[in-house]
Amino acid sequence: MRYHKIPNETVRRLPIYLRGLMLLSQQGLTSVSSGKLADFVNVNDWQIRKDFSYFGDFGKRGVGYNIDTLARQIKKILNLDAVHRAVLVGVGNLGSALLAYPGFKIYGFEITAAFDNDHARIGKKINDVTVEDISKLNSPAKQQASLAIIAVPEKAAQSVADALVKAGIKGILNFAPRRINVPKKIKVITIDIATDLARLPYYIPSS
Amino acid sequence: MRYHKIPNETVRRLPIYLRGLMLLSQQGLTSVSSGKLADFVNVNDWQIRKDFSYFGDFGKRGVGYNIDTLARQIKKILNLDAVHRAVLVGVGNLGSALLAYPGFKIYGFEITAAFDNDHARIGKKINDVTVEDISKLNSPAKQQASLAIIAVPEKAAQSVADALVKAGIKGILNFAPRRINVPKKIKVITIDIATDLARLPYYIPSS
DNA sequence: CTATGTGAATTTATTCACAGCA
DNA sequence: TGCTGTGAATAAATTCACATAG
Repeated sequence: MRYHKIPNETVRRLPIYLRGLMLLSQQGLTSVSSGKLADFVNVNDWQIRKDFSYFGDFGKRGVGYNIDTLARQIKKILNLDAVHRAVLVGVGNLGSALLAYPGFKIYGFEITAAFDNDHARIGKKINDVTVEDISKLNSPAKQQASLAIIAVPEKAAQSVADALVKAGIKGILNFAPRRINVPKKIKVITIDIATDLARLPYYIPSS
Repeated sequence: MRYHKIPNETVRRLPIYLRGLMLLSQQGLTSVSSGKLADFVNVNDWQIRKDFSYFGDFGKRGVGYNIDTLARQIKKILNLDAVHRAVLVGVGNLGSALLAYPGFKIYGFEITAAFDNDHARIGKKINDVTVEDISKLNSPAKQQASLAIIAVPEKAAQSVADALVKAGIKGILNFAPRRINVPKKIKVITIDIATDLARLPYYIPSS
């Protein structure tokens, strides 16, 4: 356990391990070996051990890992040990789906505000969140949130990002199909649904 | 131009280049340098040249690349030069959003059928597609499609995947937050929205 | 005897730097 | 001169294999 810098690819896998551990914990298990966890989350056992080795030794040789200890540690590393508030910008089809998306909760995420520029949507209440006018983006509402989710059309994405930066947001999950320019202290993770689908045919024999 | 095997990371970037090229083409440009394209899609210029070098020399030194030629070539490599039909399984919030998602079209994707097990949804028409009962998955409707999109809850994902495999699907874009087991000739790309959001706090200073 | 933790080997991807063509 | 194409250098990630602890 040498406190190396944790590789990016490991950071990408940690939330997957964390979910697996939480599920196993719900099933009443208290400890798990790298092999078992490997089966469960579909990663190799040595990959898991290597990943864990970057931040500590939690395992008991011959036994495995204590699930709760390990889960707590991963949460601490990922900075997920407190609730994170996020604002959503763009309440179209995708945005509405994200508002209702059940998967955020287990990691402690909460969408506390939603914004749109379409008057037909403003004022509507979706999943306990009332859609506000996008011009209110730098109002007190967002001050509680350090994260933002962008679900607006491509063309609006950059200006929304600019507004979010001005509003003091620290990290962005971007669903618009373009890379967004922000100061480099702000982290952007882009999920580009169509480009992911677009690589599928490459891997298919004839098709 | 050596016809190396194209690295996975390059394959991941090709759809991004392709979209950039198509946009530039729409703007009336006919050629572009690696530097210009680099600015446009936010990748480094040498990364672009290296990536292109895996499959041919298309550039004119001192000038740049012919946009249409290059776009056509990338489409051919990615197997995107024909229309691809996909079926959607799961027409909840996320599934509905995907049915309406405008970004698939530019790559030549078409969602031709949608399935759900919720009777309240079956029969509804969303974006010209009528939702069918999931039990009809191996009917003629899907025979035209080689791809599938899974947008069902986690628990149903594996059984849906099994059904899709039985129905002869070749590639799956999976939005359920779990890895799915399929024969290895079938390619699965998983988009796990929550785990992507979950890595964001790691990269944020205090938060 | 089982399962961890980790150096070392290997593979893969990024980055550089520049020769050479239009 | 401007920009491509690519070897060579670096860096990063994966994979192996095994000594070591419980």
